[in-house]
Amino acid sequence: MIHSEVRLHEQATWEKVLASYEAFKDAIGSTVDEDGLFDEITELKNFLARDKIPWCNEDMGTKRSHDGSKVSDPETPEKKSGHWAFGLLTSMKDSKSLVEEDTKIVVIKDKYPKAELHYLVLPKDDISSLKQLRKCHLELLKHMDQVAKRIASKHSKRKFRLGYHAVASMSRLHLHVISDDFNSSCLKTKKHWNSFTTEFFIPSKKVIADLQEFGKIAPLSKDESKKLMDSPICCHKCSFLAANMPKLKIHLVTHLKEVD
DNA sequence: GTTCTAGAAC
DNA sequence: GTTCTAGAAC
Repeated sequence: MIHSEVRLHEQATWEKVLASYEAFKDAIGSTVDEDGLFDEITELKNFLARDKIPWCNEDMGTKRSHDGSKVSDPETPEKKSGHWAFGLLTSMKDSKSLVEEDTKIVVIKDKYPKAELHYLVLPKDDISSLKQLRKCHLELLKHMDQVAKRIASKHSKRKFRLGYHAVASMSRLHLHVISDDFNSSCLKTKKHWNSFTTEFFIPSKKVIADLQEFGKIAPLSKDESKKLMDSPICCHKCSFLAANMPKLKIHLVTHLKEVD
């Protein structure tokens, strides 16, 4: 199946194809299963077409002019960075993003914070996603949980959510430490909201408990994931149902209190 | 993950 | 007419 897809890219040598495939699998944290195989090959086609998909570094999205064509960039983004999905690996090495680190983990500020305080705890070990987790990672996860709690405890007047997105877009496992005000201009879409306020957000405690009990983290199917993302916009603090995101954001202000 | 924007929803 | 969001980005 993969071989037939490769024929579509006759300019590619097998070495390049295999190298790209390994990099691609790492990027998305692949553990190819039957359900995901078709989607994965489709994604692989896009990944191989490197110059045809948006690349980024400081500037994530592709700038476009009014006719839809790419605005030329004086720098060559693909030389100084990778696909957007690798952005966290760049941020981990960026002193501006860095909050703290030890031998096992790095803490950075989220580049697009969805609340007033939004940090990410990432392992230095190359673990791309929840899919890779096995019992041997339990100590690391408990350490990440402790670091997250300590960071949250620095802001005693606030409440935080500590957890992982069931399906993350960015490569490298990352634990969100996010204050529950959700007061941020970067919080824009229903998907943003539901990714932190539905079961799509898996508490750190649950990830640790599930790993302990089952030896791995049960993956979320495409359908389950979509269902959660399409859930109604419910306030996380009261019974308010928002018709749309701007109305939610207006409502959220009513829950803001004086904080440290 | 973000940006951009067509066209749906209001 | 304006606001809002879903989906493409080669």
